[in-house]
Amino acid sequence: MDGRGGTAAGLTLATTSSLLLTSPSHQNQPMDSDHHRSGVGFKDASVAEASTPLPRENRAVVISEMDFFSNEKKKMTMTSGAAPDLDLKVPSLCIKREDLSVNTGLHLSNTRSDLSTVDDGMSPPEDNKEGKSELTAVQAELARMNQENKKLRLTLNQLTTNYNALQMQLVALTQQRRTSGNPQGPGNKKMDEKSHDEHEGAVLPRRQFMDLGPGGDIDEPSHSSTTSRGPCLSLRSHTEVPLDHEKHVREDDRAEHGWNSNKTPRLAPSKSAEQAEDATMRKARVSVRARSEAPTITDGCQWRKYGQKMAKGNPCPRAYYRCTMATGCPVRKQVQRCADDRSILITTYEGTHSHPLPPAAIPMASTTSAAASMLLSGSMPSADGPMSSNFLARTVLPCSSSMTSISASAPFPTVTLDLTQSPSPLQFQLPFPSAAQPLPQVFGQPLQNQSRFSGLQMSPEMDPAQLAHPKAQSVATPSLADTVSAVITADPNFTAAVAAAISSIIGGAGNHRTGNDDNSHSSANTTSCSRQRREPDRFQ
DNA sequence: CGTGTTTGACCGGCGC
DNA sequence: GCGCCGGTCAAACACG
Repeated sequence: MDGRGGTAAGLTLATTSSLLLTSPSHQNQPMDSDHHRSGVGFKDASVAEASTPLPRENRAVVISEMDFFSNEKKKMTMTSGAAPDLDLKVPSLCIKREDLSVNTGLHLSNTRSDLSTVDDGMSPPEDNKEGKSELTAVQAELARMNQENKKLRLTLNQLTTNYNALQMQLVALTQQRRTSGNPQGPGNKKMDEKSHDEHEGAVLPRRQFMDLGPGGDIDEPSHSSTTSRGPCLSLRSHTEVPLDHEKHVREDDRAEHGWNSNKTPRLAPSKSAEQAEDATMRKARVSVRARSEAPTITDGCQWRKYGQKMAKGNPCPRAYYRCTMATGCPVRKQVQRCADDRSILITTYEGTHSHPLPPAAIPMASTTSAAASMLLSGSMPSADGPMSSNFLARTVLPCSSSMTSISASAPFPTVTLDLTQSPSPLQFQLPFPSAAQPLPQVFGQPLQNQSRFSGLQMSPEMDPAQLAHPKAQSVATPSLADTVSAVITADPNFTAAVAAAISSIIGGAGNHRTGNDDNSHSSANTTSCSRQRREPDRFQ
């Protein structure tokens, strides 16, 4: 595990860096909005490009860079204050020499421009030769650096992929362990079905494999959202009517993606147990309370609003969003302002992404996945109240006891993280002192061991509006990447990272308050959404 | 014209 | 059975 932790951190870092260097195309949308927000007063090279009319793709690239620089910048501001962003960032995570190279390379770019400026301005004829040779040397070095950059880029991409795969595997394993070791599920009424065991053996393993597949299915989708089609064939069917059409959608999608291989008769005999489980999974929710002026928090994903409703007991309308990063992604979120304090934005996530995620979205995905798994874990459902609550709460608590709560009695098992107590909207509490530092020992504990954790504030009927907890000792505002890497470094157990991940996300939200940070609002920029937009129609 | 948002209607679950 | 409520759909609309 230790070794893995280190690797994970490296991966995370790689992910971040990869964005900086390559700016994956799938990041377009989210970053676009970020771009608007951070464009103000931003002086990184990317800014210049931003002002220039560019093809969409190019612009996206710029945006991506900007966003990350932005993050780093934030981090820099908090950690140290002097060194250039890139240089600081990578070293801070201290991974490998290549990283340094990259930084150096980037740095060099600047240096080079500086040099050229200098040369232009004041290079006496006599110094020409010297200057030339120097310039040549620098250029050579630059070339070398560029090459290294390329190499590193490749490596980073690879690592990113591996990272995602590992992440999914972890969650899947956790889930599997839970189910197979099932005894601990005191409240597993969903599992009580006789057929359950057979499925565990046959289904879960397969699911696991599938999840790790190229599709990048992040584990849960299957459970958390009824979705799970191919991978968890058997889990797929359930009684959830409202989302039935989605089922079909996803099936079609899987077919398109070649996932249909595992298609199982939707009405398999043993479906009942699975249905129950699946339904529960889908209903597992992660709720985040944070102060934000923006309509929604930035979580790295693309969302499309599909509805809005007035909810009882709250004068503020509740907006419904659906993930549009991939066709058939089951993830949804509800956004609503707190009735008591409208500056507080309550975002509730449901489901797990069924597609590869951009680095920026990984924390949230991990969070929701982990939360869903947790909720379904050993102690399942809400009905079991205390047990399930305790389990999850205790697991999450270590990170942020003061801001985590669980509602076991709610219609859906829900994990609530209250980040509204942060000193400032731009800062959020992190359970651990620094990105480089290990998380509380709890993270190292087996997920199943409930007895090790203690204390978390929870109430059987916790209402989001009541979830304001005293702040935990906190620290600087780490970047999202830092948060993730820290968590992973300490322990790959993502469930334990839930709070941390969300924290980072929220932090991002706060940072974007000044502008339109809402991904879902980056209308014109969400090209990828168009496709998905039509998708529901297909299944109607 | 393509794409995202709005908003009234519809549907299913749940409690009485 | 009825009404309430949460969630979703989809036509209409707005925007670039």
